[in-house]
Amino acid sequence: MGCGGACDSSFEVIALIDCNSFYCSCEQVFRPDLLHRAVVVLSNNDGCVIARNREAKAIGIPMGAPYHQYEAALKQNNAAVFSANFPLYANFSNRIMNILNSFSDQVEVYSIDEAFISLDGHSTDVIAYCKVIRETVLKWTGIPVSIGIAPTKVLAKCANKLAKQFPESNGVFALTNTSLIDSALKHIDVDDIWGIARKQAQKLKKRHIHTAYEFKGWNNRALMLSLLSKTGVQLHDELNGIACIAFQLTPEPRKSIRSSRSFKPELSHVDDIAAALSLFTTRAMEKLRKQHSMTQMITVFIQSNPFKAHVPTVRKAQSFGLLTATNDTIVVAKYARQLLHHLHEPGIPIKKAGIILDELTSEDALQDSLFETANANPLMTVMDQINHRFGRDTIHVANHQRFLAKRRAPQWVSPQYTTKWEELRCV
DNA sequence: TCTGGGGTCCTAGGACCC
DNA sequence: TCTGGGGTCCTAGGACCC
Repeated sequence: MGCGGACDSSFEVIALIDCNSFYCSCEQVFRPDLLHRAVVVLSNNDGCVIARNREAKAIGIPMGAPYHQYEAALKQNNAAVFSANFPLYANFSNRIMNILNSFSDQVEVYSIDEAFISLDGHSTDVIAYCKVIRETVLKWTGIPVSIGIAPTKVLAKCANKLAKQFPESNGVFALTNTSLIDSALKHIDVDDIWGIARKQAQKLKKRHIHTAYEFKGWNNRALMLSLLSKTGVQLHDELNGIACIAFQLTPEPRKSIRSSRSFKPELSHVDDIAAALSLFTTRAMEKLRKQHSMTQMITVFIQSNPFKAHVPTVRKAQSFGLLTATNDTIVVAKYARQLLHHLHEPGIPIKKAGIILDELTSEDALQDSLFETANANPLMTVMDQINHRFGRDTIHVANHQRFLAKRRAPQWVSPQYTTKWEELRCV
């Protein structure tokens, strides 16, 4: 548990390690020629910019920007453009998390490029310790990270932002005493607080609260609760040094699992959408079995292109509850296909479709229904084992090729330098 | 002019995160 | 011509119960 902001000496110490422009940095590791050049990474279908390095941000490329709108600017500035290579990023992420595990016995992997670690027991000189962490990660993986140190997670997020903002910090910034916290929070806008985005920031600004410091000092808790709900009050406490957001050392299984994708070009024929949906179902069920869960609620959705003017946007979804939980791709694929046929109307081009699995339960907490015996299909286990050993989709349940063949392949994927023998770097 | 009171559970949608 | 994907939590309000 944390303590009030006054007791500096007994602060719990949390560090947030955040990889700088993570996807871009991964691409640059194997391309030293790109050092000091603008780099961006694009989403599925090479549609949006989902990562930019410092140089790309300087050109003025916003997060989530449609690529086609910035293509010219990127070319003009000699930027390197990559299609997303998630196996590569996941592999780097695992390496970095492993390194962090050697520096702290309490590591919470928060996202692919972020982790909270506890520095309790390293209290002699946390800044020096974090500098060693930073240098080690950089030396062993080539990925630069920024580290924020503070008594709570929300403050650690703030410290991390400051570490990125001030080059003189050399990537490590500590907010470990009250007066420093106060002066630092004056440099942080309310919408840069973790958990406060556009809508909430608007509400605060209407009440003349513009900086994290002003929010920290706001003492109308009742209004805070009605305005920002209970999470807002938690954030306020965290800014005041009272830890409310617990460490999550072992990841909880997901409560819902989804797989979806946008199509380029759009798909009109129901068989084409069905082929795509069978791939999504396969992926979602792989994730489901990986976390040893079963699902009892299947939702399929389809959407037309919302950006097309003069054409009404179609967004439809339909769910089906199973009598018994299952982890069987074949079973779920069958229901998904039926749901799709209910939803589909001929003549409407579909831009995006997907499947959502809900009502997830643990494999070993199975509840048989009165009429059916729940069981995990042993065929699925065998299929997962074969695919793990010989590569994804070595065997699969339906013809994905129809979808993969129609889809325009991403244009600028880098090799899977670290996860495929055929694509290893030659020296 | 009048139409009880109070509780729980579920769901859709909003807001946020990376 | 071209605009990502996958999560979580919270709340208001409806449905339902006695």
